Amino acid sequence: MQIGDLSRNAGVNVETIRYYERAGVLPVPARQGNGRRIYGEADVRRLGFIRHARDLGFDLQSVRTLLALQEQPEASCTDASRIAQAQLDEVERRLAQLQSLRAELSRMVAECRKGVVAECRVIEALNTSPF
Amino acid sequence: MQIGDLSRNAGVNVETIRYYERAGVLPVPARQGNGRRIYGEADVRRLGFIRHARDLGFDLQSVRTLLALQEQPEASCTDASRIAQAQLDEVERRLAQLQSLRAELSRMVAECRKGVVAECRVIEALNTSPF
DNA sequence: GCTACAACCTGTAGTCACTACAGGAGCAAG
DNA sequence: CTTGCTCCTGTAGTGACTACAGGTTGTAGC
Repeated sequence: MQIGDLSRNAGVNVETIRYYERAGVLPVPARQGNGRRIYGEADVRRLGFIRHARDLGFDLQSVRTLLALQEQPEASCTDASRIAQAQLDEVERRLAQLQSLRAELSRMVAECRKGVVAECRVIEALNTSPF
Repeated sequence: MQIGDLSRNAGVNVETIRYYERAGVLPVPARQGNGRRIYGEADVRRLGFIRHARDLGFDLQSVRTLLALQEQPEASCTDASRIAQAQLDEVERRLAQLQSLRAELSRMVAECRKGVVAECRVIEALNTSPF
């Protein structure tokens, strides 16, 4: 499998695959005689793992740790659990923040009478300290 | 007022103030004889406006537009309203996404029995396609 | 006047996770 | 043999900052 096939199979951009190699989350692959990268099924699975973790908001450092853990099936999964819990905490923090943003934004939009800027609640709200 | 005072009054990093000047969201200030920037109360208010908008998730391009609008009190505020509505849509999109992330993460964490990696639901969940 | 030391200046580079491009090589089909 | 696709490396760009290096200026204490 060359990089284009891996890209299609895993649904990940070719440039991103090369980036992941540089970033050390994908192993350096073997090369064909012409210098082209060769991949196997394991790489498709690994990319799936990476994309799923990234979609859940884990950064590449966490992905590296999770991948390393995955390769030690007999190790304790305390680390994996801790990383996931930290991510969950972060997601809940962002959720709370976004909910208050939504409240403020929808108030701003609802109160705008589409008149002139001088009376616009959107602009006025931005001029008001959030504290 | 020099840049350090503005920084303290507005609660914005000195480096960020200079960055905002380069980015064109803060006007180029007058200088003292020694080359230091001079600011006034209007700059404190403008920085407050910028920070509030940034905290609501508006990008600097939107902030530039909102600031330009703010300075034309007799213009129609349709643009301001449209920008705020777009931002509200974006916030709701991100909220929905984060809520499904939270669901998946909390399932992962809840099902982890803190045993070995081979049986870890966190790792297993990441190995499972989200589709 | 001398010596610290803080605050300021400019300009550049680093961050994160990609994305995009330039400029070139290799390969297959028509 | 030409067209067009895929691949290669290396570099630069994105957004919104943040962090430095290396220099000047201002102020306070002695």
